[in-house]
Amino acid sequence: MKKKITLKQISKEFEVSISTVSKALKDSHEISNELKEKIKAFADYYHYRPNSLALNLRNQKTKTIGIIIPEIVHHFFTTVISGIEHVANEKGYNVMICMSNESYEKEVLNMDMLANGVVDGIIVSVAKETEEKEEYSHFKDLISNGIPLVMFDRVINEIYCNKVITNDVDGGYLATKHLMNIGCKNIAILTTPDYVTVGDLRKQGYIKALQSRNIPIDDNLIVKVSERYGDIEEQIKKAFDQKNPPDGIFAVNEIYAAVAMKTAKNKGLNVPEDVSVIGFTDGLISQYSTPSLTTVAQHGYAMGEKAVKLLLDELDSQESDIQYKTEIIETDLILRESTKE
Amino acid sequence: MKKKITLKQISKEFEVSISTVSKALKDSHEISNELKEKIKAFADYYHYRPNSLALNLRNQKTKTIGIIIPEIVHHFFTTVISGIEHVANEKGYNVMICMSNESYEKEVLNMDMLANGVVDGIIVSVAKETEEKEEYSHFKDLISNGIPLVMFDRVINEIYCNKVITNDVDGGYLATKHLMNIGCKNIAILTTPDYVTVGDLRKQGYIKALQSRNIPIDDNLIVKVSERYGDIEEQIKKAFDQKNPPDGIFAVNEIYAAVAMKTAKNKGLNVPEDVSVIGFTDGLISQYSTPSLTTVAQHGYAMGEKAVKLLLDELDSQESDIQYKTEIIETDLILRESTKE
DNA sequence: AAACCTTGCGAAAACGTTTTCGTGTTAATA
DNA sequence: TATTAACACGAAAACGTTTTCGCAAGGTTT
Repeated sequence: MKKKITLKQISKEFEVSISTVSKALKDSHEISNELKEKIKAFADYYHYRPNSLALNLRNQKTKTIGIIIPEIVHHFFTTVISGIEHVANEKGYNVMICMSNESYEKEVLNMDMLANGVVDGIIVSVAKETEEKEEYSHFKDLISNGIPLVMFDRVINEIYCNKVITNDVDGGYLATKHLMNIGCKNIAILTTPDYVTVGDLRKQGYIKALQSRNIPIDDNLIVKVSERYGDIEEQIKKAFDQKNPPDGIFAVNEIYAAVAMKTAKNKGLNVPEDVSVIGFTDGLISQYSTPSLTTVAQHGYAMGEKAVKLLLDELDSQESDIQYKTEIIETDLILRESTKE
Repeated sequence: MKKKITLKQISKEFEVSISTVSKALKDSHEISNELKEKIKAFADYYHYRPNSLALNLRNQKTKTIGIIIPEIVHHFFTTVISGIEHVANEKGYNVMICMSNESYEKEVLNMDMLANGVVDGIIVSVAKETEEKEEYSHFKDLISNGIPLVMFDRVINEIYCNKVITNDVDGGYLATKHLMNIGCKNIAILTTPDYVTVGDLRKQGYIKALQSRNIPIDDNLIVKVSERYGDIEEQIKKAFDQKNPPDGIFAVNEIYAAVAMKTAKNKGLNVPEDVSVIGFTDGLISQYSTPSLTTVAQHGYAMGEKAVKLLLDELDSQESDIQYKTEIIETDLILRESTKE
C-alpha cells in the first residue's frame, strides 16, 4: 500500500481544485465523466479513504459509541459488549470501551473524556462506588449536554434516560421457587451488600418467593458477602454453620455459587444430594464446573443489542422530547447438575 | 453543566480574537494578566474543554490506541485488555477495542477502520482464520503506512514488528514435567489443530518434556480438539477410551481441562487420585472449579502492559529504524487440587 | 441579436484548535 | 528627538473534508 493520500494530493496530480476531486469521488453530476473516471481510477489505485478525523470534525459526529463498564474481566459484561459491538458494527458504528474499575472518580473521568466530542453517545453500567455515593451529577451533565445516554444492568432510577435491565427480581424469584419446588426447606441466599442494586433486587425475588409460600424470612439465611469484608470463602462458610444448615442455596452470582459448592464439598456435603445450588449469570463457571451449575441466565448479548438499538434510535431521531423506555430482559433458569431431580 | 462552549464563543464574549483566548487559556505571556484572569474564570465557569476532534485533526494524532482481539468473551484476552487500559490511561491514551471474531475478513475491516486516522497505533492478536490462511498483507500495509503495530499472544513471525508472547513451549514443558514428577506414566495432551500456533507450541513443550525422559511419543495420547469437529466432550472422551488410559492430562486451555475433569468423573475416575489434570490460563474456571485446577498462568495483565509500553515507545521515538523486539512473558505453574501431592 | 440555460469547474466557508508572524501602541533608551 | 524595545493583541495558515455559491464558456431559445 502507498502512503495515506489526501484530496489535496489528488487535486495537485490533476491540477484541479480540491472541491472538484471531492465531487468527482462522490460521482457528482457537476463533474465531467471523463475527469471523474480519471480521478476515481487514481484514487482507487492509491486506496484513497477520506480521513476520519476531518469527517468527524465537519460532521460533528464520530460514528463511535462509548461504553463504560465497571470491569471487563467479567463474563456478563463481555457478553453485553459483544451484543453492542454486533449491532453497532452493523450500523457502521465503532465502540470505545472504558472501565471504571468500580470507581466513581474513574467513571466521571471516562465520561468527561468520551463526552468531549469523542463519541456520539454513551452506554454505561454504573460503578458500585457511584451507587454507594449516590452521586449522579455527571449523568445529568451529560444529558443536559445533549449526549444520548443508555444505562444497562446497573441503572439509576433518578436519571431519566433509556435503560435496559435484567428482571433481577424475577430471576431471584425463579431460582428460589425452583429450590422450593425440588423440596428444599431451608434456603439461604448469598448476596451482596444492599447498595449493589442488582444484588438487592435478586434478594427481593428470593423474599417474594419465600413469602408466596408463607415461609418466614430468616435473617441468618441472608448472607451478605463482599470482598471488602475479607475472604469470601470464610463469609460463605458461615451460611453453612448454622443450627439448621441450608439444603438450598441461591447465590446472586457465579462466583459465590462456585465457592458455595466448594465449601459444601469441604464440609462433606454433596451437591445436589445434600444441598442444591443455583447461581446467577450463565458464564463459563456455570457451564464447566463439576457439577455444572443450575443458574439464572441473564442474556447479556440481548441486553447489549437492545441497549445499542435504543441509543442509535435516539441518535437518529431529531425530536427533542423523546419518551425514554426501560426495557426489561427476562431471565431463564437453566437447569443443570447442581440441583436435584 | 452548560452546553459545550468553544473558543469562538468565549472570544465573542470578551470581544477579542480566538487566538487571544487560546493563548490566555494556555497562560501565554503574550496576554495581559488582567485579561487572562477574566478569560480563565469565564472558561472555568463554563467548563471549557478543547474539542478533541479539532485537536486530533490539528495534531494528526488521536491519543487513542486500537486493540483487535479475536474474542472478548475470553478471560485471557480481558486480562490483557485490562493491562493495556491501565498503562494507556496512565499515559493519557484511550483504547478502542474491536473484535475479529476469529474472522480474517473482520480483522481486515477493523484494521482498515482503525488505520484511517482513528488511532495512533494498533495492538493485535491475530484471528485463527488469518493464521490458517496465512494472509498477512494487511499487517504489512499497516506498517508501510507508518502506523506502529504490536502483536501479542498470537503473532506472525513473518511480520517485523514488536511482539509480546507467552512462553508457550515452556508452559507446556512445565506442565508435562510436573505431571511426570508426580508420577504420571501415561500423559495425554488435549490440544488444538496445528494451525493454532499457541496450541502447537504448547504441544511442543509437551513433547520436549517427554523426550527429556526418553518417553516415546504416543500419537493416541495427542488429541486434537476443535469445535469444528463437533462436540468437544465427545472428542475428549476419546482420550480416555484407550487400551492404556492416561493418568495425567495436560490441556492447552481451561475449557478442555474442565471438560476433561467432568469426563473423568463421568467415567468414575477421581481427580486427582486416578488422573491428574493441568490446564492453561489462570481464569475463573481454574480458580473456582471443584477440584480447583492446577494450571499454567499466562500473566495476561503483564502482557497487556508490556505490549502497550512497546507501542507507546514506538510512538514516542522519532527514529525511523527501530529495532523491534519480541518480549517473552514467562509462565508459572499454579498448583491446585487437580494434581496429586 | 439579446436573453437565457446548461455544463464544468473553482472559491470559500465551516468544523475548533494551535501557532507563527505581524502590527500598533506605549515606554525606555541613545 | 529619533530609535528601539517591550507589550498586548489580531490575522492567517494549517489539519482534511463537504457543500453552497459563483462564474465563465458555450449552446439554445426568442
